[in-house]
Amino acid sequence: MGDPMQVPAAAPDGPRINLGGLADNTGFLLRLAQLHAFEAFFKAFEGRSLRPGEYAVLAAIRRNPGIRQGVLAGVLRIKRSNMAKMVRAFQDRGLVSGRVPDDDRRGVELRLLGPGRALVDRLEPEVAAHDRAAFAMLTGAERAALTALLRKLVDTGTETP
Amino acid sequence: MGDPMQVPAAAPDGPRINLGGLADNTGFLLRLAQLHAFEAFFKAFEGRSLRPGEYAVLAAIRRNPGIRQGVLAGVLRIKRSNMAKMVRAFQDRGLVSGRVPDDDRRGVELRLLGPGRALVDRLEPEVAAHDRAAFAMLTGAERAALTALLRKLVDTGTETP
DNA sequence: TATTGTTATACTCTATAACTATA
DNA sequence: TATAGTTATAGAGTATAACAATA
Repeated sequence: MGDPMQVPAAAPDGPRINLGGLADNTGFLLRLAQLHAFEAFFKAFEGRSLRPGEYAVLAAIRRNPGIRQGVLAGVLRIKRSNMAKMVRAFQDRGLVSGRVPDDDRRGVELRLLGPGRALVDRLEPEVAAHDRAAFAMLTGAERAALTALLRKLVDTGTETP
Repeated sequence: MGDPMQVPAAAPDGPRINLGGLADNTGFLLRLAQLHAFEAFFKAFEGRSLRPGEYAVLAAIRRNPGIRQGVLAGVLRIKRSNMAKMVRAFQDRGLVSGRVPDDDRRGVELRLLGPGRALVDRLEPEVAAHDRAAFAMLTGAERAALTALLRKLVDTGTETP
């Protein structure tokens, strides 16, 4: 099943390595693919002090104003302790507001402030364009197929207990 | 393009969050998917002190006896400094041999020793079975399509300079 | 001078546990 | 007693830089 994967070695035209069963291992391939995605992101947005996770948080708040901090952490698979630190940093930068609702004063509802909304609205097309560029080795149809498969995987595969 | 991704929030049947453009972002989806893959791997192989990267190294040496350490590091996207530590640990456990070739005494050729080969041969079917189980939310055809897409992505997307 | 591997170290991301306050 | 968030800290994984040996 499947051709043995051949990966370029040290030189672009160097010896090619047969990885055997690894070539069919979804987890292994996902690790390499995500490595590529992160490297491309950092290269594209370097010097702007924006990490992929930070953009995801801001974009998610943009689409879900008033989302509870813990719910956001669960959806994006970020530990609540780490989310607290990130949100605090956003608040210090004037990007995000956290409002304690009257009906449950333990929670925090997150919303974007003006500068935060402006930032996300400016970044959104850039991020989308970068994504297309970073995966330009796939055709549009292939990229669509890939995201559809990943979405199905993620939707049922990441439980939030 | 594409339906807005809906991700289960805190409760399995809790409020569903619209992630907007993130739902089409390949990098974001890859991160979540890889998170799932790692969690599943650690759960399946817990108590056996085997990390995904370690298995990948052993399996790669299995298929490419005599592979140079630096080449292996490049293919698996592991820094040579970290590879050195990992190989040393394998040697201490009697799993791997490192031979300095006469024609270039800087290099190290890696091979599996008996116990290392036995370990990989025992693990290989287990790892394959685990991979199927961990991604059982996809059909066999979908999983094949996913690995094919990832392979194309990785093959051209991860340059080893 | 460049390459291979090694060592030591720093850094980032993530994980864990203890705490406060609210429910 | 359970939940939401916070804080501090520990750990894993990865990255960087200096070095020795060899080419």
